[in-house]
Amino acid sequence: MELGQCQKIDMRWNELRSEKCSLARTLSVIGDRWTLLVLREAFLRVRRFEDFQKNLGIARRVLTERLAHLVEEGVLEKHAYQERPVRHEYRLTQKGLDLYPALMAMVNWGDRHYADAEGPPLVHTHKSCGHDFHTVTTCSECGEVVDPRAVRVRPNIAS
Amino acid sequence: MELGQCQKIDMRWNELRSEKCSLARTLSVIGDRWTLLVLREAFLRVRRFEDFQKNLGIARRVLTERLAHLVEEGVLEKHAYQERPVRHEYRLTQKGLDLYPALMAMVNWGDRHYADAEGPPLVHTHKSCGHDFHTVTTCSECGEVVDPRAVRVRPNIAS
DNA sequence: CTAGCTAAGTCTTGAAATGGAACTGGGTCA
DNA sequence: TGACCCAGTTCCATTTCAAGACTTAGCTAG
Repeated sequence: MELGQCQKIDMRWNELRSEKCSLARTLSVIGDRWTLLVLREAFLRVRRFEDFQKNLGIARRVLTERLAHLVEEGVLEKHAYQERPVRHEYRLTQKGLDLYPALMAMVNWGDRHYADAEGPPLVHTHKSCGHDFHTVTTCSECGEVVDPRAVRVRPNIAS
Repeated sequence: MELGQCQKIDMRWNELRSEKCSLARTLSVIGDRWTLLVLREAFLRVRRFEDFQKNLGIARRVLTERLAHLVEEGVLEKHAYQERPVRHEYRLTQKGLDLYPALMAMVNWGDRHYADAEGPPLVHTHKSCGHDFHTVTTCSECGEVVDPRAVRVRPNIAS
């Protein structure tokens, strides 16, 4: 239990958390090099420490720390899949599943701008309609595709 | 011009770049604590070094490095807005604007899970339809909202 | 002409995070 | 008994980061 020093997940991340900006707050949870890759694995059904570690080549101490942080934030939950010895797995919670649009938006961007000749590395199929697809970002009110130039931002009066 | 040592943008980020995974590639460009905040500012129409620096409180050397990286990747472009003395501003390119869905997905997640009592910090209005909105992630083929559990993934045959 | 100002960096230094690899500890397998 | 598995911990050298003073080039006010 001599983890005290390093465990205190960086002051600066906590500063992010307390900013009045949803992006900053989101980044305080998932905004580092490894966390999103851990989540990628989680969405690909990886659940165990060893598997995350092998797939990613991440330093074990860093993995420990990231998983703990995600559990703390309620993005993953730690679930014992056997006693003697106790072994845990990490599963996405609903809050974690809610990150899907963010992950897919990044995957899409990579597909569009960094795919090599053979096309994107992964193909996604929508079981509901049976087609290969990519995600599209639309307006909750009119359903049209959103162009950033067609958006106006203002501070919430109350805040 | 004694920047040589630090300028070589970390080996590990280049490793990410060369992985056969669109998320990894995307992260090699925007996957660090500060870059996404820089982009937030850019989407809020900030264009100058000094303004990024003041708004974010980011270390100047780090800002220099991040802006250079984003320019190198074609996400921002550096544009002289005056000669004598030469002064530059950083503008989002189309490739940069394409990151909007990713940014908004994260903002949405923050709005949903970390808004405080008064509601989310910023309100977004869709000029096209005139309503306040949030983004919704839909399937390019059937137009329905995408549930991660309804998606199957497979490697692209060619890759 | 000199001091001060601005924008956009650049340099230095100490603190923190990371990568890598070995070690721990409960428990199974042969 | 010895080898192996999983899920961490610990240690150490290397890398990255934060903070802020310093630089450069060209104004501008006195």
